[in-house]
Amino acid sequence: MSKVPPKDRRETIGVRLSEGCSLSATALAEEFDVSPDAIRRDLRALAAEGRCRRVYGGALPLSPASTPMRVRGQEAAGRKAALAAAAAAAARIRPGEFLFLDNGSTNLALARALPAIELTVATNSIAIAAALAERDDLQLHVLGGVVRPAIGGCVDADAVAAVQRMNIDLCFLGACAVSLDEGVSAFDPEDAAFKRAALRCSRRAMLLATAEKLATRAPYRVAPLDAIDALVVEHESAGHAEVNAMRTAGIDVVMADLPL
Amino acid sequence: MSKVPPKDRRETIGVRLSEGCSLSATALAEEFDVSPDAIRRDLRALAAEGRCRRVYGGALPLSPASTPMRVRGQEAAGRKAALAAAAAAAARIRPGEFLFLDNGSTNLALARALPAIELTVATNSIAIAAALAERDDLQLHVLGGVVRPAIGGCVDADAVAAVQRMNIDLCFLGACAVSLDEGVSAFDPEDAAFKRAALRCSRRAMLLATAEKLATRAPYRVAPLDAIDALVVEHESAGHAEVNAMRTAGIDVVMADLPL
DNA sequence: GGTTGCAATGCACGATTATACACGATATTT
DNA sequence: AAATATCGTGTATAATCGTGCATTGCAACC
Repeated sequence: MSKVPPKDRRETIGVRLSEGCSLSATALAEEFDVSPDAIRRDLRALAAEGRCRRVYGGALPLSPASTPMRVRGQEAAGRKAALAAAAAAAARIRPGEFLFLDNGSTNLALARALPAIELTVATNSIAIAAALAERDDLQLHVLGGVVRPAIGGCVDADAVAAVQRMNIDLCFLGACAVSLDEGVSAFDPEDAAFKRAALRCSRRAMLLATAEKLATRAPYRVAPLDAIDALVVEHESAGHAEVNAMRTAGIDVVMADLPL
Repeated sequence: MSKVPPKDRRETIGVRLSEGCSLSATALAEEFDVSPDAIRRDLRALAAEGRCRRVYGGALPLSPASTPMRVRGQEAAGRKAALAAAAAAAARIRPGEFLFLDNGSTNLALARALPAIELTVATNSIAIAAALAERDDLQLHVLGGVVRPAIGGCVDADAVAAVQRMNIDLCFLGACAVSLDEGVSAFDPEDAAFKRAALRCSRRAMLLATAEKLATRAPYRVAPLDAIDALVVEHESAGHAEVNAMRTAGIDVVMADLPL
């Protein structure tokens, strides 16, 4: 076997990850005939680029296509529940308000944590709609359209048109990535466009971000950070440099309690 | 046999659980080639996250929470599954067709029984949308609007407008009541109006009726029985006088097999 | 030609994480 | 009730991780 250029090897690994394969560091080391150190360096670099998730023993793909909603939602159920509870408390939701819940597993947790008061809740997420359909204390409005499996809801023109007819009091944006410099960004252009439309129709907007979404970026910009009234982050993000920078930049950052 | 990262193994187990499989600890240990201890640790961790129930010998999936409308759905799950299977077979669904599934627990069973071919499926039911959202072999279109909890989906003006923009090949109507003289009828006026709109936009229409819906009536008429191309009834309705009368009246009545 | 800068590699170290085995306790089966 | 299988905990072991450092190969530059 002839030696493979390092850059080439790294790209090969990246492609496999984006295909949804989970990789073992030792296996890769053997395959490319390099030391595990080199592989670990590659995986760390790919993880820094947001192309995979680093785990003990190798790396896991985090590509939205390969991990449909059902898996992502359960990945960190406890953490997201804590985050959702903090957000629900911080939002100071009042009776009669009109809420919008964007797609996302974190917002699904939030839906379950919504207080039992009279509310109108709109969503473009099938899972969130299903979770709220059984509650009779609130009025539920779903946005129609073609459902994107990778996203778990509708983000097409129909959905944009529907959201533009709404006067939303409080919008909970789903975010794929959040950073101070790049703002909020998403992996899908239509998704990003939908989020922008939802933001425009909302009086206030909040965003729940799990730790792995902080200080990362996705291809399509949604909005700068100051378009968000409050950012809710996990307790474990406390010392995060990005969080401190956001705070000094004047962003309202809410810290969730430790999960049970 | 390449070794998989521990986190990946745990996630794989978690996915299986969320798919409703019950798992044996020893079998998993053999499959992943680790000691039962490691598997038990995984299962304990998953149980701690609330993703499964720990039992002697393995683990059981915790939530068929993916089946809202569960109260009604489980009532006669086996019977409805048989009915749905018969309907799916009788419908002769061909690739590329555009199906519409109306609200109703019977149609939810049908959604689960849809063949794995390329289809476009539209629905106004949240539960059906949730059941189909995970399938990537078909395109899913949900109708937006305000969700009526009693119905489990949208039947308002938005939904009617949306369905009127569709060219439906085959419509599976949900019915509250079916009789030869009164035709198809529903308990809710808006629901009935929506069903009429859906019927108007459909080339063919079928209706699945459990035994208790036969020969009954509801306040609001949807359509006469001859607007339906085929009526699928349960096996136990075989000797039903109403069924015989329908047959002699020229209605195409399909009989389901006995449930397992 | 020699040197410099850069990138990549392999190795050594302490730290972290997962594993397997041992033990008594508990549940299931016969 | 006895026998067997599984469980939970503790502990020692092994694998992997991250970091720092020296070495190598290569291209650019003087």
